[in-house]
Amino acid sequence: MAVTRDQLMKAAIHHLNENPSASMAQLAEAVGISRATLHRHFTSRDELMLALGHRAHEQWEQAQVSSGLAEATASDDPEVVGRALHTLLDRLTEVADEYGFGLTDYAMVVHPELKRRSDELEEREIAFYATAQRVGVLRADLSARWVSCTVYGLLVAVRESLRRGDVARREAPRLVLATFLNGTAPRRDDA
Amino acid sequence: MAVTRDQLMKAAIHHLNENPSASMAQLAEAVGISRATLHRHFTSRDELMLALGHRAHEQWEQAQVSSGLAEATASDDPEVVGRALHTLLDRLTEVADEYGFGLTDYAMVVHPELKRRSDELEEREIAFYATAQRVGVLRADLSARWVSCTVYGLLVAVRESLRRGDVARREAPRLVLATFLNGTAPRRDDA
DNA sequence: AGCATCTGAGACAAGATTGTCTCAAACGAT
DNA sequence: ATCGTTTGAGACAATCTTGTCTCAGATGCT
Repeated sequence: MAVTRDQLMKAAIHHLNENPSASMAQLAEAVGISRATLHRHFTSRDELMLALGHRAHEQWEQAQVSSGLAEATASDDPEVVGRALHTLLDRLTEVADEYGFGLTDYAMVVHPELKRRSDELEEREIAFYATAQRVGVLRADLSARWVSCTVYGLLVAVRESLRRGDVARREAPRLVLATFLNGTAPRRDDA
Repeated sequence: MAVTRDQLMKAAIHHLNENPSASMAQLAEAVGISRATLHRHFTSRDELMLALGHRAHEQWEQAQVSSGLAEATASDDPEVVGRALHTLLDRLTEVADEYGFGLTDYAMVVHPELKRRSDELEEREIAFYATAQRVGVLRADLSARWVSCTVYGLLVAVRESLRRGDVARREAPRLVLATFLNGTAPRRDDA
């Protein structure tokens, strides 16, 4: 095979980030293969979307796992929780543009299967943020659900920034973390 | 007319927030009119999208104007700039779900006309954020462009939260402002 | 070179979407 | 109640999209 299934999905996501309603023909062209070949990999558009959704979820879950989110959620140590939070945001930022369309695409809503997994991953993350609030790593006067949404929003922002070339990829994690934790106001104890 | 053109657009946006690729038939049904009537208002889908895009821009611009963004950008008074920033975010949050699709829809990219105006409004806002940084209302170690993207991301987040009923509408502006300015970490001088 | 496999180009039918049109019914103002 | 306007339902052709299929050429392996 000239094009790996993984390369294919990557290219498809990349194009869907720009045009979420791209047709199979447009996707095939963007990937650099013929429509027939695209259909050999994915019988239907629906199947492609499903696969992309699963891929997105795998990356999301991988970010959670490699950050030790589960253990941290059960922990009381601010140090542990803080490190997990830091790693989680780093990993999420890294895959933000590739994971990409999973953030906003309608496919995630229409497939019950995807929606369920999406909800599950989100709930885990919310539970983690709640723990972070409990141990003082995050402020407690915002609902954990809103915190989760904030992360989501920042990831959309960083994906867009990367797409437009407004920020360097290496800079992204730092920007996200700094903005997420401290916001955009000068700290009172600054200079 | 049973349905105002404005009501129509509002309902259409509301539905597009859920399903960005809705067909004219689906939109007509969501609005509560027949497809024929929808086509009487907007000859083509393209024209509808264009109108929705302009509407979004008007709301965006209105938010900028009513916050006194232009004057504040030329000001040196942190008080003035701070108030403008506060008002701007409030206004943007208020229209986030209605203005909605303008945040993410592909139509904003494909129509050169919309894209140009979008860029213009964004540049104005970036200039304002730069001023806010200069007078110490916003921290200066983030690029103004990234600050702008952050706002964009938070608006996407709040739109999603409102859509899902995670946050109350009255709460939204406070949440956005608090998160935007201070982030999610506890302030060092808290408690 | 010979063989098996994969690919691209394109034909094809089925279905969905779009835009236009007609006509009868509903509506509103007088 | 009547007239003029607006609406909804649906027919219709044109177009786009999708999914399947075929076949000739390219590619890779031995």
